[in-house]
Amino acid sequence: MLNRMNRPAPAADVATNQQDVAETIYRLLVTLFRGLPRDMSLTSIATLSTLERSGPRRITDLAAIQGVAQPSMTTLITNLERAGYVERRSDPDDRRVSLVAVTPAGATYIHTRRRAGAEAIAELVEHLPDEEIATLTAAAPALHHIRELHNQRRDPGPPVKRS
Amino acid sequence: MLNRMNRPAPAADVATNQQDVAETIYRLLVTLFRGLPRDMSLTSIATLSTLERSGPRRITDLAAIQGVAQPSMTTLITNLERAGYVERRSDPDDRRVSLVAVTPAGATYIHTRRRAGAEAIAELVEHLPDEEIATLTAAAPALHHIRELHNQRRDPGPPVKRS
DNA sequence: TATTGTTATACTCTATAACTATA
DNA sequence: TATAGTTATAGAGTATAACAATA
Repeated sequence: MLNRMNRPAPAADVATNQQDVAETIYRLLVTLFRGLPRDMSLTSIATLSTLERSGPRRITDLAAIQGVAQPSMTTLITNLERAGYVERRSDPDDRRVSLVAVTPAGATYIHTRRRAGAEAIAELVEHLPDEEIATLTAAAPALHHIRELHNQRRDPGPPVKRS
Repeated sequence: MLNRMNRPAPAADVATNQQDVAETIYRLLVTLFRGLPRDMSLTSIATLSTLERSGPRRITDLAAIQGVAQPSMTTLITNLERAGYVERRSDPDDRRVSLVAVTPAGATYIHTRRRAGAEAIAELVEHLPDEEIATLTAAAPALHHIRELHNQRRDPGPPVKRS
């Protein structure tokens, strides 16, 4: 930051901008976190989103994707099941496995919750000047792409048979 | 998005885009949340950031800004104080009040943590195509502005005497 | 009497360790 | 013997209620 003007290498400059952008996103995340509805943990919401996106998954996979311990995911799924948002199905190929699937009620819940979370943020976006909103709209694909990259990193693959 | 070309009314179109952008940010937030270091709660980090940004504050204010109950903030501050990251000072004007101030160790911690969080995100940004990174850089002021708006909403004002 | 903060207590979330069932 | 999942138990975070000190 301080020595940006002294550096002839443009690559370093780009790296600095990436770091700046990343810090901006990080700080926004930490700040906005508190403004979201808190009727369900973010881990549960992210788990429901994963199930909705990629179909039934086993507990072990869900734990790895969310970065929680396997017993924690068992508890979380048990609670979601009691709420009616997911169901456990048996895997015909391996009777040790529980395949977890989102229910229609779970899908409805996640959509409702997503709308509520988005509205809390939209209320802030509304107050930005038009030019800034335009830059956000232009950056939306990049933000979407970041999320996809994050998901790819954590998700070892689709629920098909693996080696 | 799909029907941008068919709509004569720009106002409705803008509203839709704002909602889309807000949902994108919300979903990114939920996703990235799990990738961050977890050595300290986001509430504690946000509290340290507030103290660093606006100077010593009373417990009641900090609780309101973070949207937690006052006794929860007492506990949180007690833990931060034990870690050496904040200190309680007495308010000369009102002896009921504890003014909480960040220590040098606390400032160092929050900077280190911010860098770690930013790096986790930068690792994803690095993999975006250059054009998308450019849109992110262009949107950084807007993202920063969203955070400021959120802070203004929650923070009733600086630590000066209020009516 | 109202306000600031603390202490007591309970609930949720998540961790590790020990266990059961199946491969 | 290794793997998928569950149960038992503990610690962190946050809530409400009751309390103490000060205004």
